[in-house]
Amino acid sequence: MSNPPRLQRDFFARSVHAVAPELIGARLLFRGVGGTIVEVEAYHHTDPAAHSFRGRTPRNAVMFGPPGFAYVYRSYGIHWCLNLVCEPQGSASAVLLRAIEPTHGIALMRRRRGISDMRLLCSGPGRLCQALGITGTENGLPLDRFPFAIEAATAAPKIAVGTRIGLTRAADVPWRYGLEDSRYLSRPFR
DNA sequence: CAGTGGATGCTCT
DNA sequence: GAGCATCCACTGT
Repeated sequence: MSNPPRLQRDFFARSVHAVAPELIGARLLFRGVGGTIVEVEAYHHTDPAAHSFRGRTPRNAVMFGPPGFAYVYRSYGIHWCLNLVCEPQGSASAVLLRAIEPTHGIALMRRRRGISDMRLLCSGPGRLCQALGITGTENGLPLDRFPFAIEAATAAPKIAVGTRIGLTRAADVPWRYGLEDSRYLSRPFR
């Protein structure tokens, strides 16, 4: 048995629009807990919806650093959201992880989430961070070493494309990518 | 199933 | 002080 290759920094050093769909079907593990990525969104620095659009601030500083690192921010004062920094350093672009299909450490994820319904364990950016135990302390950590491990997709999945969720600005561009017909999406594609 | 509103804290204006 | 890259509970069909 040979495991799929781990994604290294050079994988992320490309356009978010190339990286994002290739993350669908990859496996994300944090301290050995996680599953298969089924939904992501791309945020380019020229995009008014990106945190980096208005320039560098203390919060988004990691986005301006090298690719292959985690950008974790607090959402609505309550939740944490995980991004993977992409493109050459300074591009300040990233991919938001929105949903995974749980495969590893399911009992622990259920305990952290306080629910048992598999479909609600990791189907949403805040939900998946809660299930995996990712918080602001992980902001700026490299993605190619423990506690992170990201394994490349083993087959080319069918990719669904749509508009991003929860935005007021740049709500019309189709930069949301998902695994077609997955039961674990945060919302279905049209 | 669709729609609404509250929680909650930080960032930036 | 406004505005969130969200989630959950609750309402009404």
